Amino acid sequence: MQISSRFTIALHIFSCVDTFGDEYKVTSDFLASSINTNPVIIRRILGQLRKAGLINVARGTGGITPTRPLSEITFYDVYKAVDPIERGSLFHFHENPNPECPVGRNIHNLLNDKLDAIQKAMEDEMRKYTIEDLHEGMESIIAKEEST
Amino acid sequence: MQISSRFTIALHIFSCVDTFGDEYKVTSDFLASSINTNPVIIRRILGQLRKAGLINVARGTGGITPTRPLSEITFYDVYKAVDPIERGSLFHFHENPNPECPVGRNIHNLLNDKLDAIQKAMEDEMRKYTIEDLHEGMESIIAKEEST
DNA sequence: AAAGAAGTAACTATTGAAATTACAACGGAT
DNA sequence: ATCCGTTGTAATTTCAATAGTTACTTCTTT
Repeated sequence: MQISSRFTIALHIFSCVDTFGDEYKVTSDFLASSINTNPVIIRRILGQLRKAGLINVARGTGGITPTRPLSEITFYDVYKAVDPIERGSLFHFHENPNPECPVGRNIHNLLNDKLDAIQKAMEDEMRKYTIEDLHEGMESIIAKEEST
Repeated sequence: MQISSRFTIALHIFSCVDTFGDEYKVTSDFLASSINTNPVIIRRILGQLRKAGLINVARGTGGITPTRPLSEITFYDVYKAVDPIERGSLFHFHENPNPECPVGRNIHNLLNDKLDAIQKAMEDEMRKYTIEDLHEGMESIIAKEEST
């Protein structure tokens, strides 16, 4: 099991917007070319980011603008926007354990706390990284590239 | 995206073995009934746990025995055994970003550290919980049930 | 009104999970 | 040595999600 590439694509999108947004018009065609995929894939992800309130997308003219400071958009926000999971749980319980078995009727309750803690550990780490960090990191890499 | 139910099923299996192993012969049929699935599903998961060196499975007679003390089998061991992920990464990068785009050719390097840290946070939390914890928790729940 | 771009429906291909049937391989009990 | 219960595993089916593509509609600026 792997987390969908929508997550890394969304981060790639933000990085392009941050880096090129002032200079070029960043359209779904432009992004599709940088990411090497189909423009419709990009538009669908843009739609998810828009519905989550992270960006505005201009129709007609094109162009993407974050709705709040980059330091206030975390990797967790992006993850939640593009990878909604069923009933909010990262883990998948087998549906109907046997209620006549002592283990079967109690395993769910027993595991819940622990699985929640594991999921929370991942999500908390995701909250540590922001689009601002991403932007700075990319600027620094590109500056180094240009100096060689 | 959700982590496969094989993980929670494997934990359920361990819990049954710990709870009933001395009393009954815990077969794939027995487990399938407690978990409410097909015996072949169970056997495939047993095969993964066996290949990972966590249990021995007796053919012919049936019966499952952990290969080491329950306190030395963590949730992480179980997770790795039943949910092998491609190239070890929880995250899925889009394959071929455009090398002519400054963002495209650098995004992978920029994200790697951060994604690794997120994955590690999850795995480290998984390492905190052992099959021994699971066993004790289940004993305690069943004892409470019996006292009412 | 025209042009450019996003939004979106419809379809296909591919993959993985889960379930099921069938049978071969094994091992203890008689 | 054979029988029987059990595991190991291959083959098949169903279902859902991802990813990609085409085609068309909707919107906005010029």
